[in-house]
Amino acid sequence: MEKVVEAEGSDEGKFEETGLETSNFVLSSPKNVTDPVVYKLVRVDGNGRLVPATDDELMEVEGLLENEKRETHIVADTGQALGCISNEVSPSGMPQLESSEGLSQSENTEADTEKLSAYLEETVPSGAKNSSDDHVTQSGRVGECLKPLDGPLEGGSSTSTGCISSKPDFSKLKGEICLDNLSIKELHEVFKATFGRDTTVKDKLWLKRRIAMGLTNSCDVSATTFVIKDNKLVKKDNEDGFNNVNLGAGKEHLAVAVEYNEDLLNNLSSQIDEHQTTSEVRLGNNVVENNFASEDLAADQRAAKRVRKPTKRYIEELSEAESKEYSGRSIASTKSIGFRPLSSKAHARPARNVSLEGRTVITRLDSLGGFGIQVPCVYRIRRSRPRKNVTALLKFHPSGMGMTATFIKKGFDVHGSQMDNGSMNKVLEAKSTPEQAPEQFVAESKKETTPTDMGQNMGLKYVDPSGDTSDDNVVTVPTAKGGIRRKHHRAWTLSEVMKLVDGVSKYGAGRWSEIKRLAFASYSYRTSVDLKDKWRNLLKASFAQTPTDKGANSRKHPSMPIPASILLRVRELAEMQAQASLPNLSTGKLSACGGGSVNETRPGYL
DNA sequence: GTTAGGG
DNA sequence: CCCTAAC
Repeated sequence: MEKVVEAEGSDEGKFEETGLETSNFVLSSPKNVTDPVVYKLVRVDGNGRLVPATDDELMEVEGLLENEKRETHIVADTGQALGCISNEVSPSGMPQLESSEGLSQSENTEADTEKLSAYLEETVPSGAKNSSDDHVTQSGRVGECLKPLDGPLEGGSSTSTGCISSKPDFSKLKGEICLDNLSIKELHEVFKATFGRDTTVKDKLWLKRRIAMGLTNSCDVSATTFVIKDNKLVKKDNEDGFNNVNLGAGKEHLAVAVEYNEDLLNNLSSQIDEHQTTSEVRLGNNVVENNFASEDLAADQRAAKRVRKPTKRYIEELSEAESKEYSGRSIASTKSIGFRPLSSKAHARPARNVSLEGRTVITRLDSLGGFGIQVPCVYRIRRSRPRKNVTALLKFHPSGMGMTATFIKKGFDVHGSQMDNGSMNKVLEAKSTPEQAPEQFVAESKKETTPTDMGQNMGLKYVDPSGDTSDDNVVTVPTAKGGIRRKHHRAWTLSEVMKLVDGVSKYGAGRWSEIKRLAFASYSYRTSVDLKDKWRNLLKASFAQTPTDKGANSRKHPSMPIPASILLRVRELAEMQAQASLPNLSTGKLSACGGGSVNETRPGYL
């Protein structure tokens, strides 16, 4: 249901600023729309709603978002707000309005904002508040042309507030574009904005088609009347129907598309080009006339091709359970080999654990079906354990997949950012034929040991891990069967242990899910099983060493820095639990052990 | 889905 | 930390 809007780079922090935690307009995205990269990566759901956090992430602010999670849509189509007020209102009312204006008005001053706000207030009767999922008013504007967009692109600094931009600065276009009314000159501008270069073609029809194709990635573009919405082509006549569903996403998608194309032209690697071109030809996607500037044509095809929709299968591989929420309309990056820049940007560290790094889109050059097709890879940070049984999805095209794996892995190794464990593991599994396993293992364990040791050495220093919940460590462990098993390890910090002990004392040992929910709400990577295991280990430790050797710190293993005080408490709790459950068994294992340390037992503690 | 216990 | 049986 939810999609993630990934604001890149500089604006990442803004989400939080805007109140992810303080209020409900989770989606109030970056105000600084001038930043060209802001809208590069977007995830939108079927309703055009934008949600900046994954399910996991939402869980963390559950308390705050509980109610809004469903009804709160971020007003994605704020671009329209100038003339057409989106009447989406959160259950609570006002916050949404603010956010929407923030989006659409980016450039404008507060004065405008206030006006708009007022306008919004009256336009949206309070009665409409609870209408949960409708974008009622949007259709009103559908027919209009040249909706100004808060230019995420080159011309970013649009100052126009109305729909009256005289110049068809394409960068300002919103989800809907009507090319019909444009002059050739204007079309040229649009073309340039779309493909990042000029064209010499004078044919209006051709231009329109090219632009439309570039924007919609469609090869079936009517040269007559059409409106581009949300990367899709919509016949103008139909516009009043039900196709306004995705309107909200229009701006972002367009932005992506355009930027994408720019990137393309700047970064084309010759190899990719060849592949792309050929594949296109073979795919018969160039329904376009060949009688015009051939150079343009080729380049255009490439450009259009870049935004090619990924194959269904590939989406499945990548999104698995997310398929519901992910429409698959992702836009590919232009860099297949050198995607480093994009990637690093996209993975800019979130300010806090309520991170927005939903997904990153990178591409690879794959050989699916013998074509050189660039396919977007979608990442999503996953903090919980990797999913299982993903291998089945990868067994199709071994070579292709292996390639992918390499690409992905390299990419991540390079900038050592957090990664989606799910994907990573998938990758590993894909490659993990017995022969390949050894190398893989080496590489991975290298990565693994460092962070682990660090974490353990930090031990007493207590570094609250809640801030870096996304960088799980992944290690593969060879198994007897010749396969490798994934294993990620995260050292328990002192604070976690303390929380655990607290939780046990409050809720009792055995109620792990309770403890996890209440005391470990912010530690999404600790499952109830983890708690249980850890407690078991703590018990072992506390009963093993304390009676005689109380120097818990004098242990030989630097990896076991649990202070004696905690162990003591563990033991006390253990005894209590034992007493509670086995009141009359004097021969119980625990009571027997506890007998040796009677002096430390404080009855009534809790 | 949770919990307990073995590996 | 993983796996699985049992609830």
